[in-house]
Amino acid sequence: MKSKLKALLENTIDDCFQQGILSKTPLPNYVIEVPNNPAHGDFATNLPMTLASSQKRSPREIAFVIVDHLKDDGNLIENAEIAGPGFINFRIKAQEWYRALSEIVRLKEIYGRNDTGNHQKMMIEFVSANPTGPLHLGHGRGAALGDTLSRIFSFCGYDVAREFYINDAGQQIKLLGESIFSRFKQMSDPEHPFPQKGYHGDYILDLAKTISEEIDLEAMPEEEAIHVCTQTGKQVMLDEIKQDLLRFRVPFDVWYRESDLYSSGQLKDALKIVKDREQLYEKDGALWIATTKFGDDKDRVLQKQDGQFTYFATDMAYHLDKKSRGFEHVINIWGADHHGYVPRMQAALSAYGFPEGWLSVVLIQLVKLWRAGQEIKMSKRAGSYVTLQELVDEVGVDPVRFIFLTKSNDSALDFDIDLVKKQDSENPVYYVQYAHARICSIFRKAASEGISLPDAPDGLLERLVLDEEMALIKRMASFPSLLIDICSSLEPHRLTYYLTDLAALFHRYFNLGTKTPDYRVLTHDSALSQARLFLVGAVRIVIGNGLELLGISAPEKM
RNA sequence: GCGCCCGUAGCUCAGUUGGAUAGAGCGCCGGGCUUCGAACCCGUAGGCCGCAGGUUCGAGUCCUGCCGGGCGCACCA
Repeated sequence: MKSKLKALLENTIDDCFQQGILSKTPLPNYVIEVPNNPAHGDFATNLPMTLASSQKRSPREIAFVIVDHLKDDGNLIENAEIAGPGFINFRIKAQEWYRALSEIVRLKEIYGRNDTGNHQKMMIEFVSANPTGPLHLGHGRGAALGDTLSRIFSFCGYDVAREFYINDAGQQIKLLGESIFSRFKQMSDPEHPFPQKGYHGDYILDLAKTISEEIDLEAMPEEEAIHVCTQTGKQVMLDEIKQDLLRFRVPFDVWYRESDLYSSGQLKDALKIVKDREQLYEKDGALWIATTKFGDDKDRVLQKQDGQFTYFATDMAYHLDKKSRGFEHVINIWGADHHGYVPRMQAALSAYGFPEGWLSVVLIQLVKLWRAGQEIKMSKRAGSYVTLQELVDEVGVDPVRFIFLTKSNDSALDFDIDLVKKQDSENPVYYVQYAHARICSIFRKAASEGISLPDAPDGLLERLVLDEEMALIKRMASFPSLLIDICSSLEPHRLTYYLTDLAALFHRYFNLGTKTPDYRVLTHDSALSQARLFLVGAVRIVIGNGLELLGISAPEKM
C-alpha cells in the first residue's frame, strides 16, 4: 500500500515538473508514514516541507499544488488533506484495503516476500566463535540476530549465504590442546602444572577423558600428544557448536576455516596484492599495513618479528576471499568488545580499494546473566558460565530467541534467568503465539459448524466495517514495508514489536465478542462469519510468517 | 587520556531514520467468562525523555559540552 502511494506521489510530482507547475529539482529525502494519530489519516507525508527550500515556496502552498494534481488513476485515495505546517494526510479507499486483505490470503506463506534485493549476492557472517568451548549467551544473541536477518534478507529477494568463520589457527586453539593435555596428565599426577591462561571449564576434563580412552597419549611424545589433543578437542568442540546451533534453529551454509587461508596460500596472495598497492612497509623487523591513510588511528602489524602472521592478517585475507567469491555486500555480526577492530578492518578494505559500504558491521552489546540477584560473570577461561544449551534446556528455544530479538542490538541485555523462568507464561512470545493458536481454534470451531472460507471473497469483505477490523487490515498491509525497512536498518527487533502489536489488535477484536455475540467471528449471519473468518485467517498468516522469520514456532494449540 | 554503545514510567525496554497529543510488557489499584481458547480484554495511577546549550517550521531522535553506567584502546585471538 505504501509503495503504491509512493509511486502515485512521485508520478504526481513528475507531472508537475513536466507541466512546469513546480520547478524541476531532485526529489528530496521525504517519508511516507503511518501517523500515530488515526485522525491524521492512513498515511502522511512531509514531502511538501522537504520541497519547500528548493522550490522557494511555502510548504502549504506546495501541498496545495500536489493535492490539486494528484494522479490517482488507480482510485487509491479517498481523500487528501493538508495539515499542520505542510503535511499531506491521505485516507485510502476501503476497497483498496479489502484488496490488500485478499492478497494476504491469496499469497499465504509468501505474503511479505518481495524482490527488493534483486538477487544481490550477500553474505552474513555471524557467531564465528572460537572452537575452544561451548557457546554461551552472547553467542546465542548473535546467532538469533544473524539467523533472523538472514531469513528476512532472503525473504526480501537477496541471495544470502550464512557463514561461520572458524578461528582454528592461533594461540587460543593451541591453548585448548595444552589445557586438555594438562588435565590428562593430572589424572595420574595432580601436581602437573596447568597452562597459565588455560581453559578451566569442566568440559576440558571431559575431553581429556574421552580422548585418552581412545588414544594412548602416554605412549607418544608430549608434543605429539598435545597436537592430538588440539586437533581432537577442536573437532569435538566444533561438532558440539554445530549441534547447539541447529537446536537453536540456526543453520549455516559454509564453515570456513582460518587454517585453510594458510594452506591454500591465500594469505600470501593477499599480502602481495596489498604490497602491490604500496600500502605495506617494514619497521622494527615486522611487516606493517598503512591503515592510518584510511582513517585508522595507527598502522597495524601483519607479520610479527618472529615471522608469525597476526590474526588481523588472516582476517584481511578472509575478507578478500569473500570479495573474490562474488559477494556484493557483506554483513559481519560481532560482539561489541570488538568495536575497536571495525575502523581497522574498514581501513584495510579501503587499502584494497573495496567500495565503501561493502562491509557492514553490526555490533551486539553484551549479554549479562543474572541469577538469584547476582551477576554471573562469564569467562571461558575461568569456566564459570552458563552455556547457550543450558539456557535453552531450561527456558526453551522460542522464549530465548524472542527475548534476544526484542532488544535493539545497541543495548546491553540483562538476562535474568529467574525472571524469565518465573514469567515463562508471561513472556511476550506466548502472547503472540496465543493469538495464532486462538485463530486456529476458531477455524476448528468453524469447520465443526460447516463454515468454510469462501473461494472468492468478492462482495463479502465489505461486511468488515468495524474499526477493529479495519485496524487489523491496515496493520497487516504494512508487513512488507516493515521487512524492507529492517533490511536497510539492520534492526530485526522491530519485527517482534510489530507482531506483538498485531496480536494485541487481534486479542482486542476477539474480546469484543465476549461481550456482544454480534461481534464474534462466527455469528448467525453466515456471510458475515465468512468475511470475518477471512480476516482472522489473514492474521494467522501474517503472524505465522512473522514468527517463521524470527525462527519461532507458530503453534495450533497451546 | 582517546574511541564506541547506553541513559525514556517503580522495573525491563520500544519509539516508524527529524514529525503532529512520548508508548508496550511486568508490577500497583479496580472491573470483565452459562456458547468462537481468561496464556485474553477494559479502565485508573505513574514522565524536567540524564543535565545545559545549539541547529529549524518542528528535537526523545541531529550537533557541542558536561554527568553517570558498560565496553574497548596489542607485534592477543
